[in-house]
Amino acid sequence: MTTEGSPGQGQGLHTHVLDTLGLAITAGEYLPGSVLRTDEIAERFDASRTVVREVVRVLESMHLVESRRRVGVTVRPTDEWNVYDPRVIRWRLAGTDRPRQLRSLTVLRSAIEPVAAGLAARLATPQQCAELTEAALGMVRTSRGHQLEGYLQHDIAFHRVVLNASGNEMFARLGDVVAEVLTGRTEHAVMFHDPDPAAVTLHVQVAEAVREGDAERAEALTRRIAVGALEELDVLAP
Amino acid sequence: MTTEGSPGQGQGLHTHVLDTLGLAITAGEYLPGSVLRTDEIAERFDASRTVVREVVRVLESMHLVESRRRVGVTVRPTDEWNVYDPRVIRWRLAGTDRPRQLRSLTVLRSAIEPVAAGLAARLATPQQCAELTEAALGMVRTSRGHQLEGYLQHDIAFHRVVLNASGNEMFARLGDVVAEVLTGRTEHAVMFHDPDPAAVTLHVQVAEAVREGDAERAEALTRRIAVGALEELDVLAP
DNA sequence: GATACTTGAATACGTAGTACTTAATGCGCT
DNA sequence: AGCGCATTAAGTACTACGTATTCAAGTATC
Repeated sequence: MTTEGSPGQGQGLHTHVLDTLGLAITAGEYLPGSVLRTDEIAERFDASRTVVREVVRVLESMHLVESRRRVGVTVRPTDEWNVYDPRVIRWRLAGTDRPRQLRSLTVLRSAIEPVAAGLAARLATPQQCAELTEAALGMVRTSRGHQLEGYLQHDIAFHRVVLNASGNEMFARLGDVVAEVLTGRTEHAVMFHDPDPAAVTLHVQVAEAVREGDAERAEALTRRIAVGALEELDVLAP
Repeated sequence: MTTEGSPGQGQGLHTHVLDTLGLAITAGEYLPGSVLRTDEIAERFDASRTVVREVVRVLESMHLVESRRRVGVTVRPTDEWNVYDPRVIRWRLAGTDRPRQLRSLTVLRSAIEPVAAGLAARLATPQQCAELTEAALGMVRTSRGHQLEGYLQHDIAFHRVVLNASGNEMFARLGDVVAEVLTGRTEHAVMFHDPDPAAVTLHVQVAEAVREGDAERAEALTRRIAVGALEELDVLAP
């Protein structure tokens, strides 16, 4: 049996091969420097060379591999990967070094989100303010009685609105990353108990500060949320 | 004449087509929603469908376009692009909305770098400390007498070391972005006069703080550098 | 007349075969 | 030993063909 068939089966051969290979590489199954030949891949997945070439080109565009003549497709060292590519992030979160990845993403959040909140306080539209308070109130409502799923949704919505309202496209594009991290925390999660009431309160206060246009307060409060997230991570994975 | 031939000519047909098309899309030459057909592209570049398919797949992986059957390759709205992809960044910096891009990247820097400096103060190896002071001293040396090129190189080196020393891979990968922004500033640059002496001093002080392991001071000083960069941007492009 | 079904065409998706180009390797000659 | 040429493995590129999907228009039925 040469064919493979776990991830992404139902979306075209290209997606399937790409996902499988990307997951394998990011999971460290192929060490940096190791080589894959295109026809070897083609045989392994029972796909044509055209499909394999397209996949290799995409992996190359993510800086996961480098394709050189006469030598093959070589896996690049980790520190050259495009770690901001959403697909790479997803692969790494699904793979073996999920804890490391979760930590570095949380540190990233803790740098970005306070600044984003400060900007949001200055720039948020009335509608965004409304969405923000709605999300915060949703968090309050679902913060008791093991409604973790509902809580998560409101939490994600909250942070998404803040990032969007910042008016900075680079921040806005991190919405998916934050969603991924929050989801990961809940899933992975040693959150048997209800969410930290202090965190919920902070979210409500951030919504207030943004509504009132108090940039400094919004930033400071969000920074406290970030510190909380980092501490939580230290408890879970020391 | 159907053939085109400006960017990236000397590195394979694939690269050429990709660069040209990516540049055109990010420059807004094709509005979101507009469609390109693969064979139309093939004809335009006098390339085979194989090459076009590979290019489209890569553009798709950057979320610049979406390829659907029966309809063609449609350009996605701006807010869905993978704006962290180095190639997208380069295209946008080379294109029409360079100012907007430069601003959003500078805001990103101002959020990341202070935090990175704080982490670097705790984690930097002796060698990294040495590199940092070396870079700072280089900036001092070249800050007078129109040695803009040399100054730029030391400036880039400085920020790169800080980002690397932070120990966070997400931060470290922003080194290229920062280099791009700094280069852009010098080129575009209304920097006839020598660099701001205050900024140079701040860099030296950051190097000191990192060497002494004073995280809070390193962070605060770097934040002042960031504020300076933002103000400079306001002066150049109000 | 409105809705559901069929049909058709347009277009991307996938495969197969072939020829060219590059560059690492190894052999032979000096 | 060192240099250079031949070998050859691998990616690069083109072409042609068949498949699958999906949008849209037309038709039939209710």
